[in-house]
Amino acid sequence: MTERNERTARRGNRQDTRQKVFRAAVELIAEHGYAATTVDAIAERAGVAKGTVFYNFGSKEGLFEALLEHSINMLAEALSDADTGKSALDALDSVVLGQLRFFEEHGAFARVLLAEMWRTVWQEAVALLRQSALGVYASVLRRAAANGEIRADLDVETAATAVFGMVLTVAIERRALYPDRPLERTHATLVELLHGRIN
Amino acid sequence: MTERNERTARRGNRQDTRQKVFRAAVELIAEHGYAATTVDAIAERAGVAKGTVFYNFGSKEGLFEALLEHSINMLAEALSDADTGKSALDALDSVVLGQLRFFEEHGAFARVLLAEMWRTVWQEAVALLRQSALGVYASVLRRAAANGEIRADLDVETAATAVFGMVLTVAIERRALYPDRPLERTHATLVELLHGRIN
DNA sequence: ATCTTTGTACTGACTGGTCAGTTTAAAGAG
DNA sequence: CTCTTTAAACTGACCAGTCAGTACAAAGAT
Repeated sequence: MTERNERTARRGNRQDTRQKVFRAAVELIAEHGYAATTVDAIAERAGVAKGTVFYNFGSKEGLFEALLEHSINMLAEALSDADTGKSALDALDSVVLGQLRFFEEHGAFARVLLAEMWRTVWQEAVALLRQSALGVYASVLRRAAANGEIRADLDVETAATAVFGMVLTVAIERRALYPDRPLERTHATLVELLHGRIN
Repeated sequence: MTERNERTARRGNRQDTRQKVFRAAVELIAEHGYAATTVDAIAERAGVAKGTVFYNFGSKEGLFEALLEHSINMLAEALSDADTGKSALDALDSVVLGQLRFFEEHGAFARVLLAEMWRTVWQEAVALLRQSALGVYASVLRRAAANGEIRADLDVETAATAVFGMVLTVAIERRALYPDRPLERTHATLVELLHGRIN
């Protein structure tokens, strides 16, 4: 099964279709939510026949699962790439900026994440998110604790979730309310809130 | 007649009915989301006929709007009550704790908020949330800025959203993953993240 | 006291529409 | 030939909203 997918992927056609369907689905689900988005609408926006969606993804749920997995992996990669800096706290700043930038580019996915990731149906995707994207934050915070940059007894998992949720919320509000404000200003506010530079 | 008497005994007034429907709706929508929750299911869980829901709330949307407004007002009141402390930063801590406690008690509403508040359909509710609940955070932060407790040029609106989103995310994760951990530990982690006590 | 009316709350069977998923026949591409 | 896509019709389940009717308390009316 995997072999066949890889082979056909190299051929190009199938991958294009999947990409188009992905993009259409993300946009529509971001606008209306998963349950309120119809497969007919996705197919229409993707410029593809309805049957093609089922041929490629099996079901609406299968499509969304593939979508989540793909997007979460992209997000995790972006955060991981941003994880650089002299100190661990510098790295934290960079990862926050990386997350802001990612959601600046993939705002629809930000809304999908916020709206859908808590549903028990997508438990698998949540687990992936936790170990990949949230894992990057946890790793940075653990390093900071080891270096004595933050209190060693800080609850790393909770803190990682806190920072992630904070940035996610702000990124969505940014796009909705202040789309023209420079990203750096938003980033500076978060950094000030985050460690001591607040006063 | 026996049947009549039983009915009379079971019969409640309008407030009771609305209350029952409210509770059922919050629970179900928290579990499955607005779009995936059927009025039939709400009526069944409330122990009420389907028609009663429409009689009392006009439409599924009307029910949800009433629900959002009521819950947001309760949240805003809780945050407002928690807004006390010697310094503005102490007040910030208290409000964070107030929000954690509120969502500890109304966890279902926390998930509803996270999942639904960004949809354009509920724009009115979002506006209410912004001016009431988020307004409490903004007010605290403005006071802190005026007192020189934080940098005067901090972007108050963004910071308010950031803190609110942070606490909301953490509160949901807490209930899902660490329901038995003392609330104070979660609160301490957030406070450390929030101002300088991090190191 | 007993009957009649009125307003309010509630009921549940029913309707009209929507939507995921299927089927089919045909066609394009490697 | 096999894989992929298309268009269009179709099925069957599901669901928001409706409506005719019931239950009953309170307020006259006789």
